[in-house]
Amino acid sequence: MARPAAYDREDVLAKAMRLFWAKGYQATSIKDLEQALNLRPGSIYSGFGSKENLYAEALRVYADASRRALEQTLADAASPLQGLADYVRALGCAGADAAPSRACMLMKTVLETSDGDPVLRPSAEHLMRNTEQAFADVFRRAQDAGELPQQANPDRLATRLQSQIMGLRAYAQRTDATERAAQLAEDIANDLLGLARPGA
Amino acid sequence: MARPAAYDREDVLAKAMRLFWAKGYQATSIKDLEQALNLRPGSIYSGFGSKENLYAEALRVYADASRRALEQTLADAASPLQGLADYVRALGCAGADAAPSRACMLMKTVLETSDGDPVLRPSAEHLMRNTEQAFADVFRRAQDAGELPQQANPDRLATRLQSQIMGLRAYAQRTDATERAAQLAEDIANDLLGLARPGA
DNA sequence: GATGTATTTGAGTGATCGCTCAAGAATTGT
DNA sequence: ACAATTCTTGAGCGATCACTCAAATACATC
Repeated sequence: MARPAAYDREDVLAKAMRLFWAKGYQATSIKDLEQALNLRPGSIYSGFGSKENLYAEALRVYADASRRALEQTLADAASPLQGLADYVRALGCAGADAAPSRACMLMKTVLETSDGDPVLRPSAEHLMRNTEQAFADVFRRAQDAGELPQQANPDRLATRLQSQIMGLRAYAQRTDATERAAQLAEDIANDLLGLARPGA
Repeated sequence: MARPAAYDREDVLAKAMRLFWAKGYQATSIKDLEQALNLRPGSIYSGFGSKENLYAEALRVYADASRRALEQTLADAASPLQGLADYVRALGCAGADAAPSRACMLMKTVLETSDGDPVLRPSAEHLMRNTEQAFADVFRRAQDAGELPQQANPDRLATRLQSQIMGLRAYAQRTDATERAAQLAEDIANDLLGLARPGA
C-alpha cells in the first residue's frame, strides 16, 4: 500500500556493476552513478544505503554472472578440462566482447582495498573463495569422469588455475600486449589439457 | 648560489613509493604524503610538479628496486632457472618482509588506471615491458648456459612467468589464503625448474 | 656581512566528495 | 475520492580533494 520503486533493482545493480567494474570503487563517484543509473542521490541511498554497500551488491552480481558464464562454457564443452580450457581461451581475446574491463572485478577489489577494510575486502575474498571452490569442483568432476588422474589434487589445481586466470587478466589489461595476452591464454589452456590422462 | 633543498630527493621518492605502493594512487592524498614525506605542499609541488608526476617517479623507483632485487637473487643462485625459482618462492611467503604490499605496484597501477590514461598507464606498461624483457634475458642466459633447451621460446616464457608472478602476487594479497599462496609459489617455482634439460 | 636566489611555510583557493533531508509526486488500500 | 505510505526530487550539507601563492627563511656567493 505505497508507491513502488520506479526502477528495476537487478537492472540497476547490473549497470552499477559494469560502471564499478570499469572504473574501480574510488574512481566511481556518486555523480557518475546518478548518471549511469538514472537515479537521484536520494533514491540511491534509500535503495542501497551507501556507495560501499552498492559496490558490495554489485560485486555479488558480478560473481553470479561470472559463475553462470563458467557453467555455460562447461555445459557447451566436451569434457570438464576442455570446458576450463575454453573458458581461459575466451579470457585471452577480450577485444571481441564489450566487457567493461579485461581484468577481474574481484581481483581489482582486492588490490584496491586495504587489508583492514571491513566490508569490501572480506566480500571480495569470500567470492574469490567460492570461485576457487567452483574450479575445484570442476577438477573433481574431471576425476570422476576419468579425464584427470586420481592422484591429482583438485584444490591445488584450483588455486593454480585461479592465480593463472588473475595473472592472465591482469596482463590482458595492458594496452600494449594484446597478441601476447592471446598467446598466453593459449598456453594456459594447453597446460590444462595437458593434465588429462593419456587415455582420454 | 641559492638555498638548497632540505630533503634528499631519493629518500623522499622512496618514502612516496612505499606509501603509494601500499595505498594506491587515488587513496593516497596529498595530506598523507605531506605527513609521510615531512614536506609542506609547496615543497612537494615545487619539487615534483604534481601528485601524478610524483607517482610516476615513484613507479620508476619501484621498478628499479625490483630489478635490483631480481638481479641480486640471480647472483646468489646456482643457475638462471634456480634464481628465477628462488625469486618466485620469495614472493610466496610475503609475511616475512615488511613490504608495503604483497601485490606488484606496476600491476596495481595498470588495474587502477583507465585505458585512456595519458601518464600513469603508459608509464606502468613501459616498466612492465622492461621487466618482461629482463625475464626473457634470464631465459636466454639459461639457454646459453645449456640449462634451458634451445627450442624453448624465451619471450613466451617471459610473458608466462610475468603473468604467473602477477597472479601469484594478486592471490597473495588476500588475507585468507596465506598457506595456499606459499604452496602456489612452490608449484610455480617447481614448474620453472621443470623447464631445465634433463642433463642439468 | 650584504646580496641574490631558491626553498619552505601554511593559510587558503575553487571544485568535488559522499551523503542528507524536507518537500512534492505517485501508487495502493479502503 | 480519500488517506496512508513510500518513492523521487534536487538543493545543499560539511569535509576533503589537489593545488596555489605571497611572505618568511636559509643558503651560496661575493
